[in-house]
Amino acid sequence: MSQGSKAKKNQSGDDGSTLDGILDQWRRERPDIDPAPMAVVGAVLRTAETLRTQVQDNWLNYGVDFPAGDVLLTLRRNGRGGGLSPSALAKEMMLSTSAMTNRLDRLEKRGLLERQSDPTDRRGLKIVLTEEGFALVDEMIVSHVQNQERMLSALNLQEREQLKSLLGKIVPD
Amino acid sequence: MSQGSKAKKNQSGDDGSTLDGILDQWRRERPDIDPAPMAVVGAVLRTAETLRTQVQDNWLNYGVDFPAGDVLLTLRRNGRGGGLSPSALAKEMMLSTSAMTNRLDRLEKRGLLERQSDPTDRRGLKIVLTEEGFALVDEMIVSHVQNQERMLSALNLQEREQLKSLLGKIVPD
DNA sequence: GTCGGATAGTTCGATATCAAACTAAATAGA
DNA sequence: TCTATTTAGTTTGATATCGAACTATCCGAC
Repeated sequence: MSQGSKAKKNQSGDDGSTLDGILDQWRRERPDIDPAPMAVVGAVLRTAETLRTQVQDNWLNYGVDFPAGDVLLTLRRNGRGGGLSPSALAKEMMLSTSAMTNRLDRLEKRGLLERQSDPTDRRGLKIVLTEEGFALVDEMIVSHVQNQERMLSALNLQEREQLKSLLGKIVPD
Repeated sequence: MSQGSKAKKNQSGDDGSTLDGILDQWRRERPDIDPAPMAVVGAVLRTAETLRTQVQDNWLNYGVDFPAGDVLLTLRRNGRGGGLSPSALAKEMMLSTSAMTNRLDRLEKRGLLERQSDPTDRRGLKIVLTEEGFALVDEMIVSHVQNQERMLSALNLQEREQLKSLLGKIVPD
């Protein structure tokens, strides 16, 4: 039945709004190219986009956007006095140091963290959460993990391990 | 200075630069919380970040950054005359229409696409690639798919299907 | 010691994103 | 037909990112 020469406009093959539709479009336009890798890369990018948005939506309930929460959680998990330097933070979250300066400015203005000068190196800083910042993260984190659990609820334990393993092959730890 | 404190600092559980290290930190700081979901979400986000960067690095050889290439490829795979409206483009790439205006401005200035007015609706536009834009994509796309293939080279066909399937459970198509 | 090259952090300029306000045109209702 | 609402696209203002330039400090070679 699908042999007809007349392609219906929005039959499966023409729709560019799904990953499969995108592949069909490429097959039609460039039959010399195998677009299969696009579906895999596209799936990773699309999933990440969705997860990131859902994480931030949850954090926004605490007045914290993604850049801010990223910093706060990193500091919190390093422990009470475990202040990291701006450059260490930047490296850990794969960010330029200038972007980090900007994030820290914003969080410092909100009173959630402090820049303490490093006594052993006058160029350096140690970033530490204030009491308020610490308490905020300790509240957020519970909801955050629940939210992540919800996002992953369609995967059982074995599937989660599988997923981590497959992604680990693309980007070695 | 003192060696003792340094040696202690980076014990197995203290390193926050890998996903596993992050989980260990959380287990130490908040033993009441099961951080397992973080590793899965984190792996997806980290992989996406890496893939996106590698895609753009390849496109930059053609003078095209990620936002630009995203638009160009979307237009190209829709076929020669298949101009899409700015809002359709925005929707397809999960972007605000104002971000799309900005991308189109830039690409139009470079002569890679044209804004044509929609004859059936004077508010509307049809975005079409110029000859130059069309030719550029047709050159890029070959290298792009090769590059994606390289990024996925650690996965065999079955693993790629598995990965797509698992990601599809998180974000239904 | 002193000097020149690293390193830590900030500033600056270009670009990108979003949400909200805005303009113009289509459309639905009375 | 006239108005109210909706829709398409742009503009604007806030925020975020990067790379490059800049300041201050450290450190190694001489």
